[in-house]
Amino acid sequence: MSLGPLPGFRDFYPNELAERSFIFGAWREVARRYGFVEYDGPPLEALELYTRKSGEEIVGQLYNFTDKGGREVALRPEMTPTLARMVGARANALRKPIRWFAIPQLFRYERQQRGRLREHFQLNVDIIGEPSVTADAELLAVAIDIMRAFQLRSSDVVARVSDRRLLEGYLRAVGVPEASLPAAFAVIDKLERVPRAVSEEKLAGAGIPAEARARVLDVPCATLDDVAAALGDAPHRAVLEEFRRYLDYLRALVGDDAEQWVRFDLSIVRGLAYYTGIVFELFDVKGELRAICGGGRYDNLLASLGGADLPAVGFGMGDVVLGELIRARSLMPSAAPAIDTWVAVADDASTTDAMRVAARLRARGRSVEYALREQKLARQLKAASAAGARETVILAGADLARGEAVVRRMADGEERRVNLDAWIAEG
RNA sequence: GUGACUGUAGCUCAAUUGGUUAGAGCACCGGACUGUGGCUCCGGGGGUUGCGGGUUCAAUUCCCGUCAGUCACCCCA
Repeated sequence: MSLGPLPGFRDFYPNELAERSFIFGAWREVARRYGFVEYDGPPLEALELYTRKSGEEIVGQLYNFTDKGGREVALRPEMTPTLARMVGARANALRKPIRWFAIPQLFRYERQQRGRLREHFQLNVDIIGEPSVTADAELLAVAIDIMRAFQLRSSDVVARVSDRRLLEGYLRAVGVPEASLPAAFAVIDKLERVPRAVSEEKLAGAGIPAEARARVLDVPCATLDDVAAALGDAPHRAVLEEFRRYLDYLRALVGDDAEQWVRFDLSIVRGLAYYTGIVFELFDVKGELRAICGGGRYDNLLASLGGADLPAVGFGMGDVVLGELIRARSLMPSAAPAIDTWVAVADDASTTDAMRVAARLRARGRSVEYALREQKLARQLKAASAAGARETVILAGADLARGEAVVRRMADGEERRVNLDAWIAEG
């Protein structure tokens, strides 16, 4: 029992890798159906790529070091800066809107806890260069279809959608002073986890009047109509119209059960960093896990990172929480090993005979194993069974002399005598 | 980075008030079964009881430290 993996890092034994591949496979398949194409970038980047926009304080959250050439570098904590750079470098040459996805391994130097490691794989899906809300709808539709690809239903997962502009307008309309908006955002972000009294106290401390405080605390319950009523004829009217079209588009894309999948929830804040419009998060309905996926519109980010000035929408979906949910709902397929054929030898047949047959089967694309050392037939069949072989071909010297062999179907033990050449040819 | 709780075989767990050589099930390897797997029976390997120190005649057990894990903060992906 020597050194294990570093804290927050994972070993992927064949079983775990099979689960990971299952998740990646579904991600790629759904992304492909929506016409997204896969890209990737380097896992190690210049530290400045991350500090330029986020400031030096982000360094505490990064795996960073000085390389042997004296360069300050960091393992990537997110994909968007890399994406911005790649798009920026060829902005004029790329067909718009750009529909790209990636499955980067991301790193973060933070104390680990459930669903949150120091390393994870995250599906990133982005549409760049399309300001219309159709792109927002397309994006959430991908995320929901990915849930469906895992056999998750709207009784398992719900998308909560909000719009930072609506939230801001609503807060102003109900009497939150301009200067208190950031504090109000922070409280709203934590409403679910913090006792109501504590939240109220914080709002009071931020200088928000009592009447407005009550409205802020009820933000999670505010309906789209409530928001419309509060906003009146303010300039936010257009945003409201846009949001209603968004929901219409979702009904068209997701289907009749779109209402079950999507819930308006103004309290979704999403770190409030660079999002400029509609934002969403996917949660397990039982509320036992962290967010499965989060994303939204970030129209200014690419320009501020020094790339092209293009509007964008995107989301990230990590493999850790998603994997937990899939396992919790018993939707993770078992990763039993399965080979096509086991080649066994009996009597005076030799390992060399098994090798020759195995080679011919393998050349025809079959997955084939045989005993690497001499074993009794019973032992070989046991190994064949453990390896998940569908069938075992039993070679014996006398049969081989006639060009024959016995093929045993492992499921029920039924055996038939075959002409070896013909049998290999039909495989 | 802060706090609370928890660390015994690959996994799930035992081990009397501190008391011989730390056990069991599952898993793994082998035998019973010299040409037939799954079942059964038998056997085997595998532990510095996370690590280090302390108290004691004696520590898996009590104390301290440390590392790791879980959870909650912080923060976010």
